[in-house]
Parts: sequence; structure tokens; C-alpha cells
Amino acid sequence: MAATMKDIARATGLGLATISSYLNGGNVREKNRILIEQAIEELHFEVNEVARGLKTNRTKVIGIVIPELNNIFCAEIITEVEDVLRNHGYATMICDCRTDEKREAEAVEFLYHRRVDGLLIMPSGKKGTYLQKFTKAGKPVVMIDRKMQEAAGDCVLVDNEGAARDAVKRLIQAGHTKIGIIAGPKEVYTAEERLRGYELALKEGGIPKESALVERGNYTIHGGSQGLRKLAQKNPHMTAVFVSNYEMTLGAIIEANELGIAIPEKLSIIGFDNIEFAKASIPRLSIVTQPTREIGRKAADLMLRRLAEPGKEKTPDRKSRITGDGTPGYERPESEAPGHETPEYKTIKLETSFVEGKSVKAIENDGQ
Amino acid sequence: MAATMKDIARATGLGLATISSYLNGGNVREKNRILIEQAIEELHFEVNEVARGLKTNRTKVIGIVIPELNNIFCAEIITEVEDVLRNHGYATMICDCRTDEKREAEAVEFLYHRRVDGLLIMPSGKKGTYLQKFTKAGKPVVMIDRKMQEAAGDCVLVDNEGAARDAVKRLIQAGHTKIGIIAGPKEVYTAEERLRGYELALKEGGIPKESALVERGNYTIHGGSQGLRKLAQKNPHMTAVFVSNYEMTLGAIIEANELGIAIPEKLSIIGFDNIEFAKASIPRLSIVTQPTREIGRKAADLMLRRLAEPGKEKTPDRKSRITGDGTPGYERPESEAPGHETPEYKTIKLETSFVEGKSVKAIENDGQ
DNA sequence: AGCAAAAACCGAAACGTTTCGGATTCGAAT
DNA sequence: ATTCGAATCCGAAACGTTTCGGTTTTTGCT
Repeated sequence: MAATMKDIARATGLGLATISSYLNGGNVREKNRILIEQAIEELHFEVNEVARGLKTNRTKVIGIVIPELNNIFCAEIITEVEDVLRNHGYATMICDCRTDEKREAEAVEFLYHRRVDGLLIMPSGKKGTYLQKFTKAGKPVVMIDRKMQEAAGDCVLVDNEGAARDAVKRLIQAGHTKIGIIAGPKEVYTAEERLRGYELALKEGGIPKESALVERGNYTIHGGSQGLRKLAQKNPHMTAVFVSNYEMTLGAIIEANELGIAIPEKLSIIGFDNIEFAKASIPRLSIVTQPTREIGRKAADLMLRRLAEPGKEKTPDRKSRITGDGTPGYERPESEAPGHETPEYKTIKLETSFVEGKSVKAIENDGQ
Repeated sequence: MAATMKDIARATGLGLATISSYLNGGNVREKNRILIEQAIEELHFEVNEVARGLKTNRTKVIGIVIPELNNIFCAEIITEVEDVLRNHGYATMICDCRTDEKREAEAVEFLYHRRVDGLLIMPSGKKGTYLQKFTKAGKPVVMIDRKMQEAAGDCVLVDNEGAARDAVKRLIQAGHTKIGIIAGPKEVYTAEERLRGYELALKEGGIPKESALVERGNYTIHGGSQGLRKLAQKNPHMTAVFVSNYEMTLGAIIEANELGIAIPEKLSIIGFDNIEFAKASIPRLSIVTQPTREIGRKAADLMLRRLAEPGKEKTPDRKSRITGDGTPGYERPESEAPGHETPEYKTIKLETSFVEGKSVKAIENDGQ
């Protein structure tokens, strides 16, 4: 049904190679160009990306593996990534692995089979041995938000420890000393970083840490409610809480309301993520926000850069024995930094920002 | 680098066709099976889906077009869809068109180029003329949540009108007569349905409608806040509001708090979507919830069903002149209803449910 | 053991591109 | 008009599968 290059060649009386050349931006005599364009128009020709992918060994598809599509932080990043990549002609295959390490490995495998050109992953598991396939095949891997052990690849991270530390410091500066934290799951890299930031701030503030003030949640609304409830039960004198992701922040606030704990009069709260909610919340929430769009953009950019690099996968058609190279650079050069010798893996670290709200109340430093 | 079927054939001494047969579940003599499996193991062979796609003209990829990945309702549905499809060996290519009709058309085009086997779309535009390409090519199209004019394809919908009507009826039964609505954008199909449901309920309740009680928002938190503010300004006597999507519900609640309007004492609210939030909210929110998982599953199932249908795209290799068919049914039959003659397009309508909360207060019917 | 039917196997062509090396044509300078 | 280098053009092979039609082997029966 659909027209092929062969049809165009026949219709124009030109050779197959010429059509191909035209389609790939090569030069073609003016009159032939017109001829070709006409034929394409008439026959409704559209190049078959699958065939092209087979021949070139580049599918123009990027695989994406995330822990939970249904999570604002992820969704925001992916939205940006998808936008950037598609603008560069890349499609994205998204796999949601539901924060399950096994499913994650399966997803990676699945995408590898589909011969995606690169992998963008927001890891759930800690060690990324299953990424080796990609790196071994010379396909770029970019990790988002979390780093995996034993995994070679670029990273786009956020300074979680610093962000958490700053947040808790603010509480300390406001006079709080009984500060709780609702931390994330042990397995989650960023959760641990945030916890470390919390501990660091306490230490620097000269406040002894109490295990009763540390509660863990599973990054869901429910986890947040439970966390706050337990904290409140165990620590009647607690005056502030730092919550380490959005869903749990929501849960914590709700639970505080439920328990009749007034914010910020009785309890100061600093949350995480989702600036929109924070701005609109009552009382206006103080939060740490992550630059999701920038994370997404940086990750996509990094991926594109890697893809544009010459790449080591020399698969010259068997007969050609010539060493010379001269890959013409498929991607428009744009702002390619020249003389850029395949650098070692890169780690980009982005800063969070702090949005001041009314959910933190200064307290005078009387004996607690 | 990667091994091909040819390598396996060579290693086992078998023919190419036999390997192919084995890989596609065909029968092979026991000893050969072992031989093949051994070779596959040793050479780390994995079938190249791209080549397979070229040959079979089926990529095992489904295109998905949605208005906003970054929106809980969409994200929940897509999560489910992706899960189901991947479990059946299908990959998904997701395109976020940001509720922009032009981008939507581009996305459809983009996916068509990639030769996806089918299209799952949650339409932004009203008329889906650009879907014709798919249907013309015999590729199934399934619309989710919204129906497009001039678009042939299956549909999975929700009874929005009924849901809205029921919700508003509850307010009326509780004695409310000054009931506002924060409706969605005119362009959005479901938004209009919900508005109709609201109007219907009023009519049935014998309450005259007032244009001052109808406010529109753009389905964002901000839109919700603004909507509520305007409603409150214009209608000092308003006692209840129905909000027609999650983001706006959130905004409305926040704004109500901001304005010091107590819920439900001064204002009863019925919201939409996101049961989790509703359950945890203070006061516990009454909402209409959509069965997102079921929507997703039904849509994916429908797609799979269509894909399994014989399909009219007969593309026999040129030489074969035989009329006989005998496509062996690639997909495992599973629970194929037999004698199922390519039915006309199907529309599945799902029911919403109502979650009772404390945000609706009965008011005694004194003269208003 | 002999036979036919059924099952398993096989080689080659095809899917729609890109790319290689060489052939052809063009344009300008003589 | 010739000539020569550069610009264009071309056919054929290749990418890794599936599938067609036909051949060989196995199986079950007598």
C-alpha cells in the first residue's frame, strides 16, 4: 500500500541511491529535487523508519525506565525529556517498573531487545549490573536523580543532602530543636541522602540526634500520614518536621490537620517538591523544590550529546577494509563543542531551591 | 557484534528457517531444540525486533497520545495501559501533546512514521481527521475518555454527564439550592459533559440556573482557585460547589481556606478524581472518582483484541497468487471469542463512583 | 518390512532502507 | 571545442528477519 523509495525512483526515473541521498539531506540537482518532491507528494511517500533502523542500526528511539509514572516528580521530568527528545526526532519508549528492582531489570532487557539507541533511567535498584549490556554495546546510559553502583554512565543529580541540610538548618535557626523527619525508604538513594542532610544539619547545630525523631515512609500519601502520626505520638515536644517527598508531605499535612495539630502554631513543617501545591497550600508551605524541568532537559541534552559522539561501534560493511572514517555527523552540529574528546562519564549536579512559606514559625528559645 | 539467526544456524548446522520456526514457537525435533538452545545461550543471541518488524510489518509498538503526562488522571491510566501492553509484548511510545491540537496532530504523524501497530489517544482536539491515516492503513485506533468527531475507532468512555448529575443531585438532596460549578475548558469534551450533567441535575431539581454560578477553569490548581474566588465574590449566598477535575478541586479547597470559608460549614464541596487525596483530605472530601485503572485496562484490552483480529491488510509476497489465507494466528488464542465477525466500532462506557466524605453538609430548607 | 501421511527441515527471496565504489554529467577554464 | 576536477548519480549488496514451496525424515499402520 504505502509507497517506497523504489516507487519514487521509478516515478522520477532516478536511481535508488539518489532518492536516499535526497532524503538524507544530500545534494541533488535542482530539477531532480523538484521531480522527487513531486513524486513524494503524489505517492504520499513516507520513509519507513523501521527499515532505516535495521540498516543503520540506529532506531532513533530512547528507552526510559522510571519507578513510577504516576508520581509528579517523575512525570514532570519525563514530560520535559520527551519534549526535548522528540524535538530532535527521537521517540521514547517508557517503562514503568513500579519501584521494583526485578521489573526494572526486565524493562531494561525489554528495551535492549527493541534496540533503543540509548537508555535514560531513574533507578530503583541499587546496583545496575544489568546496564552493562548497554554500555558494552556502546549505547549511552544516563541516570536521572539517582546513581547506581557498578553502573557506567552519565548522571544528572540534585544535591539532596545539601537541600535537606539547608531546610533543617532553617528550622534550627528559627529556634527549633526537636525536629523530626519523615524519611524515605532505605533502598532509595535520594532518600538516604536527604536523611544524611538532616543529620548533618543537626550535628552542625549541635543538636543530639534522637532515633525517635526519625520515621520512615514509603513515599506515598499514606506513608506520610502514618509517619507524622508516629512522630507525634512518640515526641510530644516535637515542634518541627521535615518531610522528604511530595506525596508524604501531603499526607503529613493532612494527618496534622486530622490530629488537630495546628500548622505552624504547634508544628512547623518543611516539605518537598511540587511548588505549585506549596504556593497554594494553607498555610503556605515552606518547601524544597527540585528543578524538574532542568533535570529533564539536562538529561535529555546529555543523551543527545552522547548520541552525537562518533561512537565506537564501527560496523563497516564487511568488504570495506579502509580505516578512514569520515562519518558526516547525522545530527545538525548545533553548538557542538569541538575538540571534545569522548570525556569520561559526566555527573551533573543541580541545585534545589527553597520556597519560603508560612509553615515555619520562629519559636523563642525557652527551656523545652 | 551481536549474534544473528544466521550464526545460530551455522553453529547448529540447521537451516535458517528451522531456527526461525523454533523462535516462533514452531515444532522442532527434541535434539535440535537442545542444540538450538545451547547455541543461543552460548552466542548470547537475541532476536532483532527491528528486522522482525520490517519483515512482518508489525512493530509490536503502540503509540499513545495524551494531553498531559503530568496530570494524575492521565498518568494513572497510562500506567495501567503500559503495564497491560508490555505484558503482552507490546512496547509503548508516548507522546505528550500538552493539550495542543497542533502538537497532537504532529504526534499522530510522528507515530505513524514509526509504524506503530496501533494508536491509543486521549484526544485534545475535537475532530480527528488526522486519525484517518491509521484507520485507512487498517491499524486500530482506540480513543480514551474523549470521543472525536469524524474519527473512526473504538472508545472507552466514562459517563461524565451521569456522574456530574448524580453529584449535584446529592447537593440538592442535602438542601442546597445555590450551587456553583467550576467547569473545565469549552474545548474539552468531558468538561462539557460534566457541565451538562450539572445543568440537568438543576433542571430535574427544579432549580433555575444562573450564569453567575458557572465559572470555567483551565483544569489547573490555579484555575480552581480563581474559579472559586470568582464564584464566591459573585454569589455571597452560594452554599455548595461542584468542581470538575482534580487539580481544580485542590485549588478550590485551598482558595476556600484562604478566604476563610469553612468547609463544609459555610460551603459544601464535591470534587473530582483522586480518591487517595479525597480520603486523606480534611475535611474528608466527597468526590466523584473515575475508574482510571479500569479505563486503562479496558482500553489496552480493546487494543489487543483489535490487533489480534485477522485484519484486512493482506500483503502477500508478490509472487504468491494464491487466494487462500490461513494466517496461523500469531497471538496465542487465549480466550478469543470465536465466530466474532469484525464488529463495528465499539464504545465501552464505564461508571464512575461516588466517595462519600464530610465536605457536604445538609442544610435545613428555610427561606433562602 | 513397506507404505503413506505427517512432521520437520531447507534454501532463497523478500521487507525498505543505506552505502560502497565506480560511472556519468556538469561547469568553468583553457 | 577540449579538458579536468567536482558534483551527481547509479546498481548492487547488505542489514536480520519471515515465509513460500518443496524436499527429506519420521511416524504409525499393516
